[in-house]
Amino acid sequence: MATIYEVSKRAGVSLATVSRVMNDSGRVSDKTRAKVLAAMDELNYRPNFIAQSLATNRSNCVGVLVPEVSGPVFAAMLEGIEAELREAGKFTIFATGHTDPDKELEGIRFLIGRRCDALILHIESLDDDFLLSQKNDSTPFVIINREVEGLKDRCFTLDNEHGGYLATRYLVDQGHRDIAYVSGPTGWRDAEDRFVGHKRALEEAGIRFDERLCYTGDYHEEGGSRALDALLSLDIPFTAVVCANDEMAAGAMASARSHDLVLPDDLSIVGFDNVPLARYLHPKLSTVNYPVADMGAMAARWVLKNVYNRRIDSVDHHFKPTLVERTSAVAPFGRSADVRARGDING
Amino acid sequence: MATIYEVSKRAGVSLATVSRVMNDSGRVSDKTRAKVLAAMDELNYRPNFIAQSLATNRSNCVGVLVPEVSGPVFAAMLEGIEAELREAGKFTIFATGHTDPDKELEGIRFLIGRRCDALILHIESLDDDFLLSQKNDSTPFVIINREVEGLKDRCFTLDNEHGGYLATRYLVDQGHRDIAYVSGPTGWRDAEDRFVGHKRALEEAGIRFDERLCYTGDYHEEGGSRALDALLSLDIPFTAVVCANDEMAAGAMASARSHDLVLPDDLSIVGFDNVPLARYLHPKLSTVNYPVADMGAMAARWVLKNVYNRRIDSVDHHFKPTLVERTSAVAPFGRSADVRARGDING
DNA sequence: TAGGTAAATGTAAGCGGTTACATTTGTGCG
DNA sequence: CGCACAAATGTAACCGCTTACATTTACCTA
Repeated sequence: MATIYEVSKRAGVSLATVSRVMNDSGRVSDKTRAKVLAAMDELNYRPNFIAQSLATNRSNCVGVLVPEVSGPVFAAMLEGIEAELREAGKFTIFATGHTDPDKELEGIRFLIGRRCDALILHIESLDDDFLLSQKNDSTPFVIINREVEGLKDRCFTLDNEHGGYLATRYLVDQGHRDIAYVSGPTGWRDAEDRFVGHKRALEEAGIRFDERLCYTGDYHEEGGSRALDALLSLDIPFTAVVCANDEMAAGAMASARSHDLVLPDDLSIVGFDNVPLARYLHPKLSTVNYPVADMGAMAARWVLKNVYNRRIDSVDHHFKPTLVERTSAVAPFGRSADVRARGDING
Repeated sequence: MATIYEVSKRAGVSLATVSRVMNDSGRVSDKTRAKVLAAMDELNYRPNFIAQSLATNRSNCVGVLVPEVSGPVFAAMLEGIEAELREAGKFTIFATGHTDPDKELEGIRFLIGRRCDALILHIESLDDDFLLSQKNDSTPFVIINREVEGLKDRCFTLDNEHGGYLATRYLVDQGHRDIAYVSGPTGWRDAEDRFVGHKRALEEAGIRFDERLCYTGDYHEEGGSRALDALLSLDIPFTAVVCANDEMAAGAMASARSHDLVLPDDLSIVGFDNVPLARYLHPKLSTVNYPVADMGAMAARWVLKNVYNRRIDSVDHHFKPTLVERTSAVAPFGRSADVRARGDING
């Protein structure tokens, strides 16, 4: 592959001049520019990114750490990030953390070792203190879905509490009073926030919160199945259940059916995340939308603006979930729904 | 960040010696090695990948082109590739082709421009001639899911014909005779191969192929819905349908239900791909497994072996799909299934 | 026409490594 | 003890590009 040196020889100019026309920096006369461009074309010249990176101390790579790529939400996030960065000529490298502090740490080191210019992190196990300790390190980073005190301008978060509220409020509006809840794992920030929102909606509706109707799941299908098995064995009646993510909702559906419940008439179910799968379930899952691709894209824009000094007008840090109404939740026992249900719950 | 120069100064040796201990190349006395290691440790030295790449003309990156990352099959493939490469200390960069020849070409150029040492391509729009024309270009590449004459040792393929055969054969074995087929888009190799397999299973069972019971879908949910709507409006009876991928099967299920069919009793459905979604459908979708993560990993191993000269024992190029039996297909009208169905259809 | 200034272009020193080759050091043996 | 040879280490060129600074060229004015 041709180098800048060959181009310069062919065009009869110096290396510096070739570099100038490549980067549109400095002044070059139209005549020389044309000569250089012609030479590049004839040689089918492509600049060597590696050499550029070394010379400028910029790798033009941004590293993304996700728990996994094959899950629906992270794949969407990655895609959102890649699209935004690619358009700006930047590269995306990813690593997976598998929700394990050691692997997350290793992933971060891996990306830094790769000389990424910036990092976009969706961390689940490492704690805030770790992030704060990295604040002044050389590689700038942003955080998706966690708000860290002292790092706020680098955090991109979903209002999980509001999402949890929306889900339960939606059921309340339809007339449900006995609402079970399947939460995410204890200690996970988003899981806890969603749960808090659930309780707020209950309280607002004057419904006493019943600890027994809550089950701590694992964010996976099996957790949802086990949850419903456990809840159903309690002999405490409930007409609806909100699951802290869609996968658990899918598991809950399967389990409910194996208990001969007819969905959605015998049991209303609401999920959270709005992953593609939600549309395919039967009945189609009503859920709370998590605009993860947008959040990824926004994090990428922050990097473009703050690390690569691109002109980017605005960067939003806070995202609001919205309710996606499908067919998995209906009024209990055919009772007609509260009129509020027909209003715009997201408003 | 410390450089090799600082390490050499601190250890009181030359640059070359430091490089030698880093790469375990050449001979270094135990005493100096210890000194150098200590210096590296004290300075928390990490070699600069960029500089190494420039010096060795090796980027240690492999580029992956996929149609999209957020779809279930490609996410799994990416994950399989990344895991294998990461373990070998190599980096994965990806680009998306969106099933558009221009974008695929641009993606490939992008990856080559990035100085990837090798490319793993899942191409959908670019043709064989293009690939052949690249054969002798500097960047080696492998191809997933397409067999190109003259490039066979670089191709990793699923036996789609056999998969299509398995799906239909499974239904035939259960006693179905009137089997509809929803294919993938015309002109797509895998779609056509799957279709051929379907016809072979029919022929083998002595069932006359009826063109009218075939619908050309788009590999998306809507295609499956539209397909079933169309097929049902024909007034030609059929007791089962095989869909050329799981998403269309999901769409078909939804549509069947809206026509008041009871699944699986009124209509058996078989999909293809075995994406995670298949397990969540109701009834759970019987489908054909596409071991896409394995194929990705295998392609990565080829690269490790042939490009990075790692010792890798064996590389498989041909993958066999297998039938995954769940609950979406049963004997028609309660008729008992052919005994063959209980044997090992995959054998 | 000389002199001054701005524009255009060139020179060369990095960036942080690798590696061929040269040089120094150490060891065994006559 | 001196020599030969291998082992250990050092020197410096190079990978392909950027960029500060130096130099040349072009043009304008007095």
